Amino acid sequence: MSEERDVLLNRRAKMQAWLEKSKVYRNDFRRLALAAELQDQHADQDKAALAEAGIRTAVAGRVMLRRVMGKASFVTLQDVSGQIQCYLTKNDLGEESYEDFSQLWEMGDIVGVSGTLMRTNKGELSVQADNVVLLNKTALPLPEKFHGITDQETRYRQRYVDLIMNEDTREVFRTRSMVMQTLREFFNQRDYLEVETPMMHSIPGGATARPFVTHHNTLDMPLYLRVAPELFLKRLVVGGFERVYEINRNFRNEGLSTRHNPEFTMLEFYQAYSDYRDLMDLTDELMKELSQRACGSQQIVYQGIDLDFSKSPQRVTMAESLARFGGVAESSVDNVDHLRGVLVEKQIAVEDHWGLGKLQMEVFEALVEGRLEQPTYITEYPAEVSPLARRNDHNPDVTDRFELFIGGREYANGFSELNDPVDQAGRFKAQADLKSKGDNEAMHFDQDYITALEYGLPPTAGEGIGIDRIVMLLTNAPSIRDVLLFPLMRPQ
RNA sequence: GGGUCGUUAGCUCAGCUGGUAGAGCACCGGGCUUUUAACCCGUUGGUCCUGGGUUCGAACCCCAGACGACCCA
Repeated sequence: MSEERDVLLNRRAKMQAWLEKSKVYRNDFRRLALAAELQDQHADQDKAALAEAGIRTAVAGRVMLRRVMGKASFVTLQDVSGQIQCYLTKNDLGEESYEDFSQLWEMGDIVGVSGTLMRTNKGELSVQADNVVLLNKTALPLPEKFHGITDQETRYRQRYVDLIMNEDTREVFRTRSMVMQTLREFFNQRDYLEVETPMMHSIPGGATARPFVTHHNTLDMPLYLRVAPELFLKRLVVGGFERVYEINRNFRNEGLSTRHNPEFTMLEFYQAYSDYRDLMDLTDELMKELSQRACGSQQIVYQGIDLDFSKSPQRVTMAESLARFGGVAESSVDNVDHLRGVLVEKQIAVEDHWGLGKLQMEVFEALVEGRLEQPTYITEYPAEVSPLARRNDHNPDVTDRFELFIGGREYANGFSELNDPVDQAGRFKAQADLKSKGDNEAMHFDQDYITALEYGLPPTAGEGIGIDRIVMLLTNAPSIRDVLLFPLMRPQ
């Protein structure tokens, strides 16, 4: 490869030439306007009006396009708000400055441009430059200017390049920020207290999931990254904070997929003197608010599915759902042998100690979950698979619990909280037994949580919502990696 | 874990039945004072993912592996 044609060597040579002239990485350029502000504020002014007005401005950003026509050039700058074109001529800049521009400026460089607003013959608002400053250079070339980066892996691994090149990507993360802001406003307005509970647990709890384990040196003990904040949040309700919420990361030691990242963002909220039905109503309100704020409408499309959050989702019990969506005969939904048979047929490994509740849950996941395209609340989850939920008054084998499904995926999980310390101790015991049988997702026995319940948890309802999935829904993203700025990737 | 597809110039991609590796952009040189994926002219640039195999000859066929995407579990 001939050296003077090598792209990287060339960049380095220009970098060197720029540093020799500039002496320092300058930090004295101050802009007067953002690109989008200028586009908005002067949308109505035509070429003549702008020439008459002689408005001075200064913009700064990254060079995204460059069109050199001898003694005059156009350069498209991109800043945080958008893009604006700049018009550079030898007449306006002078011989030396224009020469520097044409010799040293490259796509991707960071520059400042001062000048006067004008409109070109083609109608494009532009800054007619009379002073330009090269503030920093890219040592590495940007991706091809028209196609950008199309390689998914590069987009995830080098998110900074993705953000430079793709407005769509920038928009996804602006929407994500809007979702977070909306959530906080929603709960703050309703007198919830935002709290932060430990990320590192000596006893992992609050969800059936496999935790990450680490080690604390001076205490010489294992610590677990939290799988859920639930047990700490309920301790706070015991303490008298009757409405609390937390938005933070959970960590689960499971595989990577388009739906799973080992660390993900969870909203959990708890309110005293409420039950799971109140939370379904609240969730309806929340989904309306989120879609309205993030998408500007309560009717949205996710991956080809039309969704309407102005209507409350249908509510179906788990047992009903097995018959209605799963094709299980109504008379067989509580028949242990029949459900076992269904699972065996689906080639799912069935364990001997599974009771009716666990079997129903497995059949639900195998046959029903994926078919719940339109928003649906599934209620009355079996107590066997709901170790933290309050039993139903009329049927102690099921709990006052629901999950919200949209497009075949779970979005929310809420229930009336179990506040009977004796029952809770028994449920922990059952989980600990499962763990000893090799279920590494089962919960630990948390004695301090029982103690907290013994001080009295008010009748309370609580719910968790996966925020990454919500953002996927609202940005029409097919993969969780599209809504995480830095998704976990195998090291290269 | 299984299946499908992919990996070719810095970037985006072609490459037929196995017969000396191609385009656009970028880069380099030249022209051009209202362009907009600017344009025109002329160059430069390759570990065809890796390792084996078949063949007179492999980017292409076969085997194994790496990495990625998607689907399934």
